[in-house]
Amino acid sequence: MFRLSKKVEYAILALQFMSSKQGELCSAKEMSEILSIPYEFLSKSLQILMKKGIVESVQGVRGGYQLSKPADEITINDIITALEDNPSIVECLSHASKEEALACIRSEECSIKNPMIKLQQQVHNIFKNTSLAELSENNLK
Amino acid sequence: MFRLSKKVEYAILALQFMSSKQGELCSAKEMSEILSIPYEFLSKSLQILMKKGIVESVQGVRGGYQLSKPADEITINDIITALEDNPSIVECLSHASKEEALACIRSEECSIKNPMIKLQQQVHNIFKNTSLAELSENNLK
DNA sequence: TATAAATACGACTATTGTAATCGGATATAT
DNA sequence: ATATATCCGATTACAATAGTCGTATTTATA
Repeated sequence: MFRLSKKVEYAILALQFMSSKQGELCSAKEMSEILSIPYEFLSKSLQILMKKGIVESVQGVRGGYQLSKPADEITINDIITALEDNPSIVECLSHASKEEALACIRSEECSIKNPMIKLQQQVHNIFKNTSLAELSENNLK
Repeated sequence: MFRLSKKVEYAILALQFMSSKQGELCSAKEMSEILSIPYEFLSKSLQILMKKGIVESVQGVRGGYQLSKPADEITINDIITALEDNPSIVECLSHASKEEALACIRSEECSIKNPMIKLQQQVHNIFKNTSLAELSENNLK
């Protein structure tokens, strides 16, 4: 519980790798081997990150991926929201339940809804305030 | 992903309820009905919270549970760590993998271990700095 | 002292979400 | 042409979470 998914973990590893290879194209295969990540699994995530504008891809021989913007402009929150449908800390705060209206039985009179929203904002703020670049800096310390 | 478990969510609801009934014993049955929580599921959590010293229990007829300390001395972190074995934001930071040594393939040269530890500390700080009492205050705002 | 109402506790099942895999299509440098 | 890459949907495998069941124990009170 309260754990980042492998999808996100792997994405962070790969994005950090690309960041270190500034400009060069990195193939999914290369990264999967170096970072010990299942190739198919990583590929799928990279494709999503591409659609979300976080990485750019070049197809064909000698193709690969590269960051589409500087590492200090990519936040952990960007990565999480790109890969996860419902990054809410409790089920009732997810998009799905908002639409379905009755997902939470306690609904209107729920005594922890507002507090949970506040907690969630705090957690998300951490992710919004941490960039890929900072992550790599922290590694050196 | 990155979601509090139902176990924790229900526990927060129940503890908040007990906090509002200061001093009175609250039975698991009563709380499960009022808060729409499966009785067996809630009971189990309450028993764990009892062992961890967060609530006190009285057995037998007219028995029940009550907070063992003021609501402002119980943090969300206390509740989470009582109920969850491994509150780590990535698998490799869990107690289990520390012991088993090889749980993380990247192990020593992992480029995101330190950054993840820092992120985790920030998240945990939020939970450590939020008490049950504050949670209820937030609800009124 | 029998009974009903409560906690205590382990084992089990069901459901869901995550992780991983598979098969095939498309693009492109050489 | 071919090898190397991305692209993409479908499927399977696995693990974690959520929920249930059965039974034992405790205790107020009628």
